[in-house]
Amino acid sequence: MVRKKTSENSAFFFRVYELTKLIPYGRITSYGAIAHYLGSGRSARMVGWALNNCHSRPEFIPAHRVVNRNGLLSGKHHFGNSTTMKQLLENEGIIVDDDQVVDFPEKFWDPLKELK
DNA sequence: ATTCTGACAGCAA
DNA sequence: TTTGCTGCCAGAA
Repeated sequence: MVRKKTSENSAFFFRVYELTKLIPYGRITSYGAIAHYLGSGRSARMVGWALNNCHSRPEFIPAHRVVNRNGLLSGKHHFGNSTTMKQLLENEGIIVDDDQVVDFPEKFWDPLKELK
């Protein structure tokens, strides 16, 4: 068993960024789905942490397409204005009502299922 | 080095 | 059903 190094664990963040950018237009996914895809089912918090650092990224990360398992825009507050995330989602055809994604399971994009 | 926190999720009461 | 605690991993103080 080779113990993973800290630098390799940092790749987790990179994975999150890559996967987030792979989310198709008009689709959304959950933190848990991303975490599970990366191999750590219950490390969803890391996903949020990584996306928190997405602001440090030179490129645009469609983090607005990532919501919690309830389809709730838990990270809306991190887009400057609380309405920014909602606007971005609605701009992609995703209906957001009361900070909650309508037809969440329908718009849900599972990396495990789509990317295999 | 220790402790706390964080854009979550799961399970127990 | 709702509320609360725990687990998860990494980073900041």
